[in-house]
Amino acid sequence: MGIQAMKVHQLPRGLIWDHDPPSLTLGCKRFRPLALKLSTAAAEDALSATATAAFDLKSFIKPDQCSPRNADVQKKESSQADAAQPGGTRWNPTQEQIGILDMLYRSGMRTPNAQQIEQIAVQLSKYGKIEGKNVFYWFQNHKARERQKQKRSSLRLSPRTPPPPPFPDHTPCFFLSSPNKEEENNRYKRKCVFDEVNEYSREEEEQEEGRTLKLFPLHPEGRVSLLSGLMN
Amino acid sequence: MGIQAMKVHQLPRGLIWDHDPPSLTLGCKRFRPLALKLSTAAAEDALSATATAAFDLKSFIKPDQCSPRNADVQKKESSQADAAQPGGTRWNPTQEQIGILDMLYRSGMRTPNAQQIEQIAVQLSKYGKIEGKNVFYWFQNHKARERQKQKRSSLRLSPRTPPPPPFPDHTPCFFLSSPNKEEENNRYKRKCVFDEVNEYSREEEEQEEGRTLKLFPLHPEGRVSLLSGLMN
DNA sequence: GCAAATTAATGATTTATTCAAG
DNA sequence: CTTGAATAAATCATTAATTTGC
Repeated sequence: MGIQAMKVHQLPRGLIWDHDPPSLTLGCKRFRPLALKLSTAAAEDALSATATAAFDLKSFIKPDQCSPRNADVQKKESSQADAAQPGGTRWNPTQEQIGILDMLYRSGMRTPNAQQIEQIAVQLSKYGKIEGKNVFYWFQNHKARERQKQKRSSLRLSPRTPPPPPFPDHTPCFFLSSPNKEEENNRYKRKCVFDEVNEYSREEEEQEEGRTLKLFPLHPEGRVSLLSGLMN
Repeated sequence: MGIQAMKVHQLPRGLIWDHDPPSLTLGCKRFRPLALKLSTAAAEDALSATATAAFDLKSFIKPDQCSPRNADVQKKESSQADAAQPGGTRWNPTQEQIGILDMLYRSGMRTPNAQQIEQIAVQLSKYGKIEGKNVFYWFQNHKARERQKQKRSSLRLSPRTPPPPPFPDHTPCFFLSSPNKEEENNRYKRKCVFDEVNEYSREEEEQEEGRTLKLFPLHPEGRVSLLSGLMN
């Protein structure tokens, strides 16, 4: 059974570029032989030979072989000291972490911006391994699930009752923001990111109770990850 | 009208935490006095006073005042030299960039991982300003739109014809990847992600500008972003 | 009591939609 | 009306609860 489950996922995927981008020959891709003939349609005129030539695909392609399978084989000999957790598991929040996140959520935070996420992660790291992405996902999931829970309940009680006000939210957005430069006042755009916050006027009460703070046993480590660089 | 539109978003939002998270007193939040009493239900026992106490919200809260309104007011007097584009416009791909992206797409690439995105962006930056997020979004949109186009056409021609094979895709995912550690062999999971990194020796470039390679969203001006920390 | 077998939660990704700049 | 940007909904996968047979 465990085996079966594994199979299902492993077989069909990872054919293209997943872990090892194929060389330009694209020999390993079983579908789509049209690979290199690229400049066809509109691209043709647009991207002159110059551009095409100049773009050195090889320069950023790893010399590996195509089969993603290989990667699987090597397993992890993480000599890396960083990976606390052996295999690379998912984040397993501690009670403290959840309690704090829940507090923030209840205080109105819905979609923290990158800066906030970072800060929160820093604070929460005191209670266990955690990364910014975990915070990001936590809010997304929590928000979505509360939404669906509410929808379900309102549906159950009275199909006629107008659904409770959706809650202000407005999710600012994710990933990074600038640290010092204040501004960015994102006045433009949609809801935009970053600027705002979440309001919350109505007393709302949440469904309350539910707080579902389920006790999570702690699990130490989490993983390695490194979202380090990338800025520019 | 312009006003109205603005209103909708600005009025209701920006009350909590966005740029200036409120102090623990949460004085500025007009709603929800329950803010601080958090450890209620299950959380109570789980997160002992210790944890709660230890979590110093103030430590990562900026000393600003609460109203986000303020931020808006200041507008952008971006004395910052960085923003190449005045107002913060969206990416406007050059012909060469599109041609190359299209080529990659046609060669089978669907959802490049962070590392690939970074590399592509670097290459494409030769033809014009571009960031990693632009590459990321381009693939997402292109893929999605092709899908819908196909759906539409197949629907139009014959509601009975089985839709053409969806195409292999398998999107690796985004966020960062690690540069040297090869590994992270993501053998587990879905397509996996994160494990990698992208280092990039951030020499601290500050937001410089020039190359804007950041991955991910956000921010109009583009720039700034920093995914620097976040790791843990 | 205690593992294997199920099921329930929920972390992590992907896909569909929506919004709006140009 | 095209398409870059962003968010929400749906889905997938893994860990923890819980149940069940011994």
